[in-house]
Amino acid sequence: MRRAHRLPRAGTFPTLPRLMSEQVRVRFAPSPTGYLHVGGARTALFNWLYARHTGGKFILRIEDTDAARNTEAAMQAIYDGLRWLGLDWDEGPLVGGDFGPYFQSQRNAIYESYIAKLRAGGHLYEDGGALRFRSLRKVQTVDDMVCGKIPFDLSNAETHPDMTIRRPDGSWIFHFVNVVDDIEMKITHVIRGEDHLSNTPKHLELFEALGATPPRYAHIPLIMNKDGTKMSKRDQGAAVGGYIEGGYVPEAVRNFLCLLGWSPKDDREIMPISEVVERFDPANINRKAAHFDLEKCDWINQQYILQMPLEKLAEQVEPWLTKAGINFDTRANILPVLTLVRERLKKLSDAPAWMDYFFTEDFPFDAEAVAKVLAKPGALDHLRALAAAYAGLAAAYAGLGKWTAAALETSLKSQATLAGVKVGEFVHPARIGATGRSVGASLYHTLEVLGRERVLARFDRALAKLSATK
RNA sequence: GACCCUAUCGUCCAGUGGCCUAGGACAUCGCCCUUUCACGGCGAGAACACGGGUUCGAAUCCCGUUAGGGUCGCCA
Repeated sequence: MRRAHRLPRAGTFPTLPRLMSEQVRVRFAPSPTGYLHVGGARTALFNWLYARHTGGKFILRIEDTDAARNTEAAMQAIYDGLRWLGLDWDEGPLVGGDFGPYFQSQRNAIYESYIAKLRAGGHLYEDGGALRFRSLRKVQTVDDMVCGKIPFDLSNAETHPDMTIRRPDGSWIFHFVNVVDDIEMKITHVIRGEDHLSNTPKHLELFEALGATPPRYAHIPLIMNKDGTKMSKRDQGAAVGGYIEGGYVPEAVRNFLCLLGWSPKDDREIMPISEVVERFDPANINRKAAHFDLEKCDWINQQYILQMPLEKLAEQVEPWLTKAGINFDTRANILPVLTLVRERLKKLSDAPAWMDYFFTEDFPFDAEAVAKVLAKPGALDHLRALAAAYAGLAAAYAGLGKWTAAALETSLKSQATLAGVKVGEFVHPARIGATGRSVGASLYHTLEVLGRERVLARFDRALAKLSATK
């Protein structure tokens, strides 16, 4: 029944005549709650994408009519989250603009003037000290870019009571200030969560009573937990701050969010944001609520780590190494190590665990690995033989740059042949001797990066330590 | 309760009447590569919620049921 009333979605709004001469102005209007929810972040992202796609403006407006929530820290979480995701705003807090102030708490005079307008039009009445808007009592049709045309019958006062727009203490209610600000800030398109869809007919009444043309609306589906339950603050992946602290690459999270409810229609997934900006079309936004899959986000994150230019990766990994107390001295030192271990990193925060033993000689030996490998008969002898061979290798080619992965491999393999054992009998003891653990990047490359002196010293140290305990 | 939105693999998406014995990705499982862990490659299992229509033909259109979500605040 609903579908019969819907207009085709594709291409409906960009061709509207009024938009041809009008620059797109969209806004993200969060209320400061102390954190930025992924759903909010995606709403901001879609607005930003639309602004960038059309060459319009992306505006940030803080809906802080609730004084109790209006704290600097809560505001900061919004700024930090948006900036981290690379969603720069053209007008709003910190950057200004021609339609400010961009905090509702500072727009009292404007709201008063609109109250006067409504009062003059006979649209208001008082009820227990509060101000109520007298509904127009007719059908309001929401023409939504995502959901199509939806008529709402507001004629029944029982089911649709007049909305309150101002409390007895003079503070404002969301519906009213939201509409006033959208008029004042010349907002052309409102892209917001689907939870506002049922509020929209009320907003339309306000626009009508104020004699203003409403913006175009696009209500995007909500984001739920993977199991379909509602996502709340504490849930995994709910807060943008969690990604910042969790070692995610901002571009990866943004890429993931782009794909939650929107699709380029051709199976492309890892996409540079410039391509998304180019191809983004609100008409292609899905109508079904998306369930949040953090594992897929992790995979995308890994893809970004894999594909990022090495220098850039180093830059992003650095703070994590510092935080873990790893003394890498200069960024140049971490580049060769990163080359070896990057395909093992799912998150930036994994870096210290894979890299620490490259930057200290005082690394621990993994007890389990030692018990499993070096305790085996002959293991220490193999290591001893290898140490001797490598020392010889080093001496033979001293200073000639022959301490290479290839040379080390050849040498190790011939030692294994000499001893009449499988290559692994040398490889595993060598890895533990040089790194203290049983897992890691390619052994020969690891040894190459470590360098002759350190490898030989480490073998000696391992031999001394493990022979003693034996 | 009323009104509104939604319904394809466990999850994200593709599919807009015939190209669908339903495609891709994550996850899962198997094999290959390999000194380990990964990366990578190959392969497998896995879905059109249900019931009625319309039509020569329906995942696609219509109706209903069921399920999920949203709104109905002097929250935003």
